[in-house]
Amino acid sequence: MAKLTIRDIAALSGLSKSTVSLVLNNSPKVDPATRRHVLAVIRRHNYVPSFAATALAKGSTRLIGMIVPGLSWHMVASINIGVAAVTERTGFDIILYTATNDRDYGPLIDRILTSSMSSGLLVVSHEQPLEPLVQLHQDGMPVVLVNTIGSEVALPSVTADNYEGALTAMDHLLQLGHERIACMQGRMEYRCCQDRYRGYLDALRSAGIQPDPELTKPGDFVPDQIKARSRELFAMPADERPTAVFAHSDVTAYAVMTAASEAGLRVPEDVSVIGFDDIESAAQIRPPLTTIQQPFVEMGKRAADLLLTAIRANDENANHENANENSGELNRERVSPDPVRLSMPTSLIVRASCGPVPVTRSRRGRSQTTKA
Amino acid sequence: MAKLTIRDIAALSGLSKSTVSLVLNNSPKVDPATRRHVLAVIRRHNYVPSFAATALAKGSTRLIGMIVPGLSWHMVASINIGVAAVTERTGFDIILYTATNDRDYGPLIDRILTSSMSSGLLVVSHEQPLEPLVQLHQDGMPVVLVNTIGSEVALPSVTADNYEGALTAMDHLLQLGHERIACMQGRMEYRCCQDRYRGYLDALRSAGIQPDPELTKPGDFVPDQIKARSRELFAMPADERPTAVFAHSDVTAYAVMTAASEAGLRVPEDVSVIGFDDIESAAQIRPPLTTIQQPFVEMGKRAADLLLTAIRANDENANHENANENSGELNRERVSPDPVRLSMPTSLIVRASCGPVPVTRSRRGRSQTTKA
DNA sequence: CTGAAAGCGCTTACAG
DNA sequence: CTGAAAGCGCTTACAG
Repeated sequence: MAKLTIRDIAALSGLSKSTVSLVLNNSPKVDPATRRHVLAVIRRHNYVPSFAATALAKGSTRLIGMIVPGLSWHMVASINIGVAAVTERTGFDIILYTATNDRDYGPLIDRILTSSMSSGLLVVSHEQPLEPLVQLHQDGMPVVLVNTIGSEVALPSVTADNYEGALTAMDHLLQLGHERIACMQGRMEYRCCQDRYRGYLDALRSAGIQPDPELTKPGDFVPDQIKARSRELFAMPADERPTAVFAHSDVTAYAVMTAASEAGLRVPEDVSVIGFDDIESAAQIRPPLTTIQQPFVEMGKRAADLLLTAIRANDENANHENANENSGELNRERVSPDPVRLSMPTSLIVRASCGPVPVTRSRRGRSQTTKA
Repeated sequence: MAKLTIRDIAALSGLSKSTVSLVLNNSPKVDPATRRHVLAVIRRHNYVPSFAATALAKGSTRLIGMIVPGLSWHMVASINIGVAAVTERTGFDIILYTATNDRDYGPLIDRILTSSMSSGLLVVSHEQPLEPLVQLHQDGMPVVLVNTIGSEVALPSVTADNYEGALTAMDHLLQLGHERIACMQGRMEYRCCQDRYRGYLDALRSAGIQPDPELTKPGDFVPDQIKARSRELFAMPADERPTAVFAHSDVTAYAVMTAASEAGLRVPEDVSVIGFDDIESAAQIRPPLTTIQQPFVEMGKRAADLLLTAIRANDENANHENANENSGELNRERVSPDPVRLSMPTSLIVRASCGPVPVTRSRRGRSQTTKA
């Protein structure tokens, strides 16, 4: 069973390659009857056009590149599910570039671009320099960032609303009566962590509480450091010690809880801990973690939608380009408008790691800086 | 900056397309000096051959397909890291097919095969029917299964040695003095779970302990069911109750621990729990989980190696086919030898969720079936 | 060692 | 509505 070509199908159905190609491309100018006939032949012989030939002739692949950091993150997995959900009903396939963080991905980008292997790029990354992507985008390749915001690059993106999420987390704690609330930070180079920290600070302030610098600790997403910093927190005199901690990620929260338990503190009786992410195990650990859920699957979907739209716009443009010869300007215009930035709402998932402020500790004072 | 073609490079370097193509393909018959020259031009202009054109002309893409279940599993993430590590230095890219479990992937396979989009297939899946893959493989497409063993399909595969892993887990428990050891099973349709269960049974028997059917519970990887079954276990009279449980996955172990704690039992003082997988959070939960580590990254690497080897063999074969016209028979022979099955060793990761059998319970009897 | 030519399997104006 | 022809950007015998 040698692979069938369009020529075979043409012969088999007594028509020309052109006609077969037209039905393949849903051209309206083909007679309904012959179209049915051709389709039948195609189906009967299980013919699928050569991917490479189609790509070459059309000048565009139906592939979208997806650059991800090492897949170890729950996030990436969920995002991919969302992306796959939309691409799978569009005929696009996704080609995966795993950018190990220690590798410079400049060359990778070059290859992606110039080999014209993909017609668009989805980028999930925190670590990588974004400039090459901006360049790419300016050269006309659709690019969208998912859950990645480098400073203020001019690229479309979809993220969770980290600021609002932090606010929500803090409100939960505040409503439980907590006032001395610590913040265990993630990597502050990440925009998402900066936003979470801003939320932390603002929530405190609008509750009339002056943030205590002593209560902000750099955890950097490394478990050992988080534990060490937590120990400092929990070693404070009982009346200075935070009664709650807002952790910048679930895994960070785990480490905080471990440290708490090692310090002989119970969660949530002695100290409340709230996370961020809502990874799979958050419901499974003891106590089940109260956390802010990021809508990764949804984010993946929206990002894919955005990208597909851009790709289609690109195609349209390419079509009109011949008719309309001032395309150079069109091009420039297409790129410059402010990129869309989608910010998806998070949700508070209440489980058991946060409780009311310990009675002996409540009403101690109005400010975090109040000392005994 | 319109995209450069090989024709441009040829012009730019004052040579023919043929020659440029030869240097692109590392042909030895090109003069070293001209090769250097061409390479310089290529580099200077940042030329990358068109992916589609190359694929069409060569009749093979440098793409390997990877079919994965929804990426929600830690496993897939790690496997992918291994795969990426090997593909990234071979010029192969990987195209990702996310097979949502509720979708029949027959059509997907068809498309992959006939569009000749990928030159090989890596499959990570537990749920999907394997027959289409066997067919594919027989038609000459390299396929390797990672961590997937349907019954005894004739496909190359790499898995963890689940049986040996279970033995190791059980030995650890046995050495701690446990004798009434429960087994919280995963999905018994999966070969991996069957192997783990066989290991459980055999370990018990070779320790001279008769397995007690009461102590085997179907958990099916669903948290609520696991908790319910665990409750049954922990509700047993103190001297019948298991002192340890072997869980078929880490997440299963989490649920068991939750149930234990809800039943007022401490881990590991009152009951030891051992998991399987070693997912990221296993070190973070309380108590840190003792578990069997599956070498996913390594498995990904080996699988990729296997696949690449098969792809290359395929290419060679294609080259010789013209010279040697009885290729039909060759083909058949190439497929029939027993597929290689790699079984990778697991490791015991000792953390804190397993301890010695409670003193009041030790030496109660030699057999699990002993009742008070 | 290098070049001219045919071909990979499609698509797309252009005729008819 | 359908077909003949040129072209997409490479590779690969085949000459020289």
